[in-house]
Amino acid sequence: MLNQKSDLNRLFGALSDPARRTMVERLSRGPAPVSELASLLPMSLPSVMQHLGVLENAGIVRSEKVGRVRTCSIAPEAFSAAEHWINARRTQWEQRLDRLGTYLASQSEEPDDAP
Amino acid sequence: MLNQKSDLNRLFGALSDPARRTMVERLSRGPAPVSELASLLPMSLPSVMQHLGVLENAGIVRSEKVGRVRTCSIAPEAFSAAEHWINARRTQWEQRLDRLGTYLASQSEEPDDAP
DNA sequence: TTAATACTAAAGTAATTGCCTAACTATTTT
DNA sequence: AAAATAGTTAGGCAATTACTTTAGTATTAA
Repeated sequence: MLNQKSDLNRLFGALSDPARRTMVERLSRGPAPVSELASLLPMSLPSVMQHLGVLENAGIVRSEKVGRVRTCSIAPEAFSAAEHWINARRTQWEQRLDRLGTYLASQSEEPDDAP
Repeated sequence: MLNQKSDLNRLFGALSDPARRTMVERLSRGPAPVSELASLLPMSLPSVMQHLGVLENAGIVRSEKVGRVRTCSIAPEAFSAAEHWINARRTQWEQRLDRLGTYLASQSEEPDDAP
């Protein structure tokens, strides 16, 4: 009943579904109406609407209705929070591996028990 | 009952949970035993084990048991599939926005209905 | 003005997820 | 050998998810 998921929960969660990734892939080429997104997916229109809701809630997609057509598009900065988090992690363990490498190199140059 | 989710389903799905991200954040600083991961999380040890299973299944974490201690660490290339997918999308719509910008600029330079 | 289009709302269902407790196995430590 | 430690297995339960069908509401086209 509590709907206070973090940005990252919603972002990664939204991207974890293949139907939603298909929608995002289509929208990365440019805006499209709901019905076109639906035409790419083997499911009912209401289901597509629900997926769209998840993507909007995650801040990945925006949409606007004009007349009876709702046009969807990728939001600017759609993935930035996810990219940030991943980059921070990668940086962290790459640095650690660097330090480990340096340490191992120093160990082989001047071993503790050298004569 | 079918467990044939794609790499990306499992990757993004694994990262969509805050407990699992906490584990990954810890492991990005270096290897740790299960019990240390558990000490960071407000849940039972069996639950931590399940999260660990999800992370391993997603290829994000590896682990090895020596004696009675299981040591976990980040897998090399942990995030690469996710990074690839995101970069491909971003590249796609950035290119599209570039073309759109070029088009709009050309339109304002030589308008159709100019004198 | 009727009919077709493009969504939207509501409610139901089966599977999955994220947690738990209780009981168990293997390895140290005392 | 007995006790403590570190993890594992099994089973259960409530919430969430990913769908469905049915029945609407606006808009636009004929």
